[in-house]
Amino acid sequence: MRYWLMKSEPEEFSIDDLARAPRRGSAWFGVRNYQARNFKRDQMHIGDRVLFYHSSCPEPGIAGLAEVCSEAYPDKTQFDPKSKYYDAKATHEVPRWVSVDVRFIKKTRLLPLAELREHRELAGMRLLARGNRLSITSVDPDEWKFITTRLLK
DNA sequence: GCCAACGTTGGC
DNA sequence: GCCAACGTTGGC
Repeated sequence: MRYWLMKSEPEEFSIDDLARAPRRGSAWFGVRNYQARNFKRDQMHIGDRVLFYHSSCPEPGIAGLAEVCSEAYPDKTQFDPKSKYYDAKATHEVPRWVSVDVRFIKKTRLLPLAELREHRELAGMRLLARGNRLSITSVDPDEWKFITTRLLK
């Protein structure tokens, strides 16, 4: 089992939206970055744990916990000309982008980005790396443990 | 709104 | 395959 951090803009889809979604989960779609796509396609599996992160908002930070509840499958928005995620170069035969479904575990206190930066134990987090923009990053088991048992208790 | 950092595109 | 131009991300 792996651990991940996934960014979402709360105005688009927040931890509260995830909490209200059906138990079977919500499709995580619209990511148009190859590295993030490859993570979903090749490394994410049912049962993986997720730090749900709010980005591009007044208080960026970790807002809750979730889990992956599907394997990767084609992101249907890539085929929809009306979607802002439409990709003219994607076909049903050769899809370019994938989704995974994610299910709510719990809401936590908002753990701000600035607080994450204060801890030496988290200095290696990809999220905190200079210039990082990836919307999905992996989280080490030690980092996961530190965050969930020390900072979110 | 600014701007640093990064990814993608496309001409050559 | 290089690289300049452009677009996007996202914290501040």
